[in-house]
Amino acid sequence: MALSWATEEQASRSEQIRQMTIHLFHEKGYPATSIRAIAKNLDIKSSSLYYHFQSKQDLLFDVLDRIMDELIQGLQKSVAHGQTPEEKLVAAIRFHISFHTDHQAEAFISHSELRFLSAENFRRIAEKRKRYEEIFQQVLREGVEAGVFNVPDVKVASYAILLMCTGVSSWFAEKGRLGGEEVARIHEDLILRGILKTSKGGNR
Amino acid sequence: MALSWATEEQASRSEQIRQMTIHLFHEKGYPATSIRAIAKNLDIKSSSLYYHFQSKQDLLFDVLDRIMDELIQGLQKSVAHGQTPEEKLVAAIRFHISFHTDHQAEAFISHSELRFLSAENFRRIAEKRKRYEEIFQQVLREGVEAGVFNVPDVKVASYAILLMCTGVSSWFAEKGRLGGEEVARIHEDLILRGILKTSKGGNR
DNA sequence: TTATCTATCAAACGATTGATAGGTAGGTAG
DNA sequence: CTACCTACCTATCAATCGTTTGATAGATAA
Repeated sequence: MALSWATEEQASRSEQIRQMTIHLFHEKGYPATSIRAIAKNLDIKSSSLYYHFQSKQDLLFDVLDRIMDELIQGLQKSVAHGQTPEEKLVAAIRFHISFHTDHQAEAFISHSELRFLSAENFRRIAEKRKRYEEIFQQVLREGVEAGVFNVPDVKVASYAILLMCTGVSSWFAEKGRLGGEEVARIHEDLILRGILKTSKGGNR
Repeated sequence: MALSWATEEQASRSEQIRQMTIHLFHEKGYPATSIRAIAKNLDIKSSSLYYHFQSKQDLLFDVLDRIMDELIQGLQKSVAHGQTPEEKLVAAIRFHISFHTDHQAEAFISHSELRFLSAENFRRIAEKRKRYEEIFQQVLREGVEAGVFNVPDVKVASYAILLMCTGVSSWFAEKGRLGGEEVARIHEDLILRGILKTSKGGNR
C-alpha cells in the first residue's frame, strides 16, 4: 500500500511532483518556490498540479508527512535490532545519520519548512516528530536505568544528539572527503564516549 | 564606533528596522516577510524603508553581516580568556550556547536565511562563518597537539559540536524547565567527556 | 456507441510583491 | 532669509503569486 510506487519502474505523476517539490523546497524553501516553478520543472502547467493536490499547503503537508513516516518506521526497525541499550543507541544513531546523508533534501526540509505549515498541519507533524524523539529518549532512559549511561537530563541529551546528527544534512557532501559511514562512526564514538559510564570507545 | 547605538537610550530608526527585520525573518523567513510587513510593524510606509536601505537583499545582508561580526568578536574574546585547550574549549562552548539562548532569533536566522543571499553576499557571509568555525577548529587542534583531546577528525568534530549547540536555538524556551546556564553545562559535559582523553567530567 | 474518468491545457481572477518617482513638513546651517 | 538635509509621505509600476474556471483529447467501461 504505502510506498508501493517506490518499487515501480516508473514513478507516478503524483510521486514526480513530490520529488520535484522536495528538491525545490530544499533549494529555495516553501515561500520562494512557486507552484509555477514546480510545474515548469515537470513540463506541465501550474493548473495541472491542482488535479493532484488541493493546494500548495496540502502539498507541503503531504511531503512532510511521508518523510516523518519514513523516519519513524526506519528508526523503529533499526532500534528493534539491538539488544542492549548501547546497541540500540548505536543503531539509532546509525539510522539517523544515514538517513541524513542518503536523503539530504528530505531530511533538511523536514525541519526547515515546519514553520510554513498551517496551525492544524503543524500540530499533526509536530506530533510525529515527538514520537520520533521519544524513541531516542526511551533508549537513553533504558540505558540510564540499566546503569550504563551517564545522562543528567534525557531530554536535553536527546536534543543534543539529534541535532548534532541532523546537522550533518547541512554540510555533508556526497563527493566530499568522508563517506557517510565514516561520518556516522565519528559521531557514534563522540556520543558514546560522551555518555557511557565505562569509557570504551577508543581510537578505532 | 560600531555598535555605539546599542548603548544609547533610544535606538535609531535604522536599528529599529534591523531589530524588527530579525524578529520577522525569525518568524516567517526572508521570502515570506514583505517589506510592507516590516514597515507596518514600525508604523511607517514601505517606501520609507528605502530611505534607510537600498533593497530587501541589502537589508538581509546588513542584518546577517552584523550578527556574524558579533559572533566572531564574542568568540575571540571568550577564547582569549582561557589558558589551556580545555579552558579555551569550555569558554567557546559557553559563549556559543549563551549567544544561542540569549539571542535566539539572531542565531536562528544566521543560518536559516543564508540561502536567500545573493551569490556575492553569500560569499562574504560564508567567509565570516568559516572564520568563526576556524576558531573552534584551532582550539581543537591545539588540544590534539597537546595530547589532551582525542579527536579523529577536527573538522567533523567541530561541526558536530557547533551544530549540537546551534540547535539549542531551535528548542530552547526562555521560560522553560532549564535555564541557559544549565543547558550550557550539560553540553559542556557531554562534549568534554566525548573528546577528552582522561575522563574527567563526572556528575556535577 | 455512449458515458465516464484521467490528465492536461489556456485564460483569467484579485491580491500582493519589491521597487520607484515625486512631493513635503520640519530641522539645520550659511 | 535662503539653501539644504532628513525622514517621511502618496501614488504608482510591472511582475508574480496561488487559485479557479471551463474546455478538451484520450483512455476505459457499460
